[in-house]
Amino acid sequence: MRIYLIFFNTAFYNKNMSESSRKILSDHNVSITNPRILVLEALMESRNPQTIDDLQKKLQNKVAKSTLYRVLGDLKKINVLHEFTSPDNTTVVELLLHDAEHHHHLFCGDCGEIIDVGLSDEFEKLLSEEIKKIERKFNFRINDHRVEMFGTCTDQCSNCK
Amino acid sequence: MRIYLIFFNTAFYNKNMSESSRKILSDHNVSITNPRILVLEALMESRNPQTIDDLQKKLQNKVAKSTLYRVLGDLKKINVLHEFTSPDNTTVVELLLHDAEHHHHLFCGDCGEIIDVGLSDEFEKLLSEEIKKIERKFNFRINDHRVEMFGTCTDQCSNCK
DNA sequence: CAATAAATGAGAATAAGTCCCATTTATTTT
DNA sequence: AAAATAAATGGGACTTATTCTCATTTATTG
Repeated sequence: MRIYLIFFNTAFYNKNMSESSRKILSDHNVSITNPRILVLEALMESRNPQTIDDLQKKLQNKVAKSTLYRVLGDLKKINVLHEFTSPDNTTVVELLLHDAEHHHHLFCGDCGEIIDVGLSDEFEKLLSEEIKKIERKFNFRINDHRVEMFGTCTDQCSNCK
Repeated sequence: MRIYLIFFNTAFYNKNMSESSRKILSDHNVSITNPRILVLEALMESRNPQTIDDLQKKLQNKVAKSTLYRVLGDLKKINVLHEFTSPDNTTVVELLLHDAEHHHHLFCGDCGEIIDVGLSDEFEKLLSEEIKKIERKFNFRINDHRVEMFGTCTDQCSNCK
């Protein structure tokens, strides 16, 4: 009788996600708990921003609603999570990983998809100049900015066909 | 006995606001009703964006909550009102008057003030170029964009002192 | 391994926004 | 100008997203 040990891709995948989840938590001195790992894994499952509802579906029954909100709050506090609202006023959340580049968002008004987009260095440089002007003009200290673009995917969003 | 006719500034002010409110409504073929006029006047009272709560306070008892929301919806439909969300997720609304220039927003994280800011033509031009690139890259039709800046007023917001 | 501190689950409470429907107000018709 | 029709309103019930509470469970520390 032979025994075959079969490794599924998903097994590796999950293991990696679980380990990087733990690392994120320990790197930020946050206690490592099951719900936090599960939420982080759900966040890692898709690279574009997700709604709370998406997360709840992925985590169904495994994490209480109140815990989900609390964990998202914890992740925001340690700056690994970015939360914003889509044009139809849905709360949306995305993980900011170590290597996450500065980026902006493109919203499809038809299917609701939200896409991460990077803009050119030239653009970002000019925007910084503008921001310096605004800081002077209004006596503000500006620490963040975002550019949002709204439109419709003409044919090939992953949701629309 | 002499009779003095005294005109208060506010009287003129209100009259003008009432008349421009009526004009906005008739220009868009929307029936002229008291609640609509009152909401438009409340919107005109401050030039920066306001929260729904601000409006409710100004209109207390004069316009039902359901009507306020309905009227705001009507005004959005005829494109004289712009609605968006502040970073703490509060819905905010501002009138887009005839002469309203394209502008962006600056948010104070301390006092919550939201300030309209214009950016340079050079910047807007470069942004349009970027948007064209994004449209091509993602096969999108982009019809609107916004730039939001977040910070703190270092000393002279009207709310902070 | 016990003691302490922190996090969780379940559901109640809150708040923003929507919906419903009987009444009022505007507009159109005559 | 009054009657007929259509549209808008008020008030409260309802929905949905998020927060809060607190008894129980789980993690961390000594």
